[in-house]
Amino acid sequence: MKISKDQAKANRERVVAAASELFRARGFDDVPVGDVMKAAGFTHGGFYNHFPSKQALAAEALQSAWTQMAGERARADGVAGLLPHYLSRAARKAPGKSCPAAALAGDIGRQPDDLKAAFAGGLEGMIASIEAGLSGEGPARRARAVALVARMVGALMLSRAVPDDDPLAGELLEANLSAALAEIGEG
Amino acid sequence: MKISKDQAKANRERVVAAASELFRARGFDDVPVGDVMKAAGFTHGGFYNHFPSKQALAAEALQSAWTQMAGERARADGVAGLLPHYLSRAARKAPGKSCPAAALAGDIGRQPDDLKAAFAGGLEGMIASIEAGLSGEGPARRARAVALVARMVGALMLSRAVPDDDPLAGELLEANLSAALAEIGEG
DNA sequence: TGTACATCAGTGAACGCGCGTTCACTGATGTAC
DNA sequence: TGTACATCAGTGAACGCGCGTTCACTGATGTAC
Repeated sequence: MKISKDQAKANRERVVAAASELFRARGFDDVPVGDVMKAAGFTHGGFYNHFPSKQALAAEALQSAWTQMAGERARADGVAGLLPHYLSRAARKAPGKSCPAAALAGDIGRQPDDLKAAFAGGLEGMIASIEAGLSGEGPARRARAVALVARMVGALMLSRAVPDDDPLAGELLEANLSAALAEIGEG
Repeated sequence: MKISKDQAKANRERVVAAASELFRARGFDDVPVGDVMKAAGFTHGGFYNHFPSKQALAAEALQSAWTQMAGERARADGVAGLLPHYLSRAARKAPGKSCPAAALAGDIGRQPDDLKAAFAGGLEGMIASIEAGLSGEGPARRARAVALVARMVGALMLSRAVPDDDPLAGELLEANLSAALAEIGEG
């Protein structure tokens, strides 16, 4: 059955949203196209009516994840309000709903340049919005924002790479949260 | 042809060494067993004479990478000597020969607990050896080491996830190197 | 406004390829006597 | 020390499965008149 244009567009967005979450949770390679389509409520054959390839979906899903994160940052109460949420056990457990950098930076390092560029765009947005929440100005403030983002992403990724019951998992979140708050002058 | 026991052991080590480098460079999933065996100079059929599964090789290769890194840390001139090497453009370009955390943390977050535990063991070693190079003592020093490692790993991973020609790639290394040196009191 | 036809999103089956794993075989090593 | 046999690392081919992608088909939507 054919579907109305509006419906088709909405369906396409459902696929991108599902991919955005599944790719963050399990990585590009470990999520078959069929799983994405099933999560969106479709059979996998129709995928290529919307996207030329899985790679193209990956790029859109990444963009979508970054856009979603930008919205969450905008709603947060400044950097000091964002940090405890970013470096929380809840975020650690929900990679599919959290920062695309912490979920996908490792994979993206091995992907083609167009995907890296999409990633860099989102990361730049994250750096800029964090810089805007810092005191001071000029290149020094920018450098502090860049350094802060690396700490946040590294801490969350490492915490996820350690077993749940290892004290190091919590330590990584807590020590970095304290250090980050101190860096922004809220420690 | 059968091979002498010593030779077989040496061959096995060649396979682990090849895997250690290839897995860091390209990730577990993107390196077929056949590629590892070829890099070690063998045909892929013999793999299962040495290892029960690819997963088992991954665990050994990870251990091997951590051991290699521990040696490099021991030879470095303290934390202040290690940092410029760790956060260098050379390290960024050679993931196969660099820190397993920066290369594999993302993948390991999605692997079974035994691999996470092997990862955590190596990471703990890295944290401990860095802590030993810091001034001060007690839980505060430990927390500084944990926070420093997250910054190092995050910076290297993010730099690799950004296109080579993006200024952000260098910025991530430089801003984090400066921040890290400042943190250890050498800035 | 109504009718005839073309479009195209979605379905479900199929294709082809790559990969992890298995297997029969080889022949030098290591062992039993 | 020498001889007969068992072992087992390495080879190369094959198996089976999953995944990305393609395809024939359906039938409601959208368009031409």
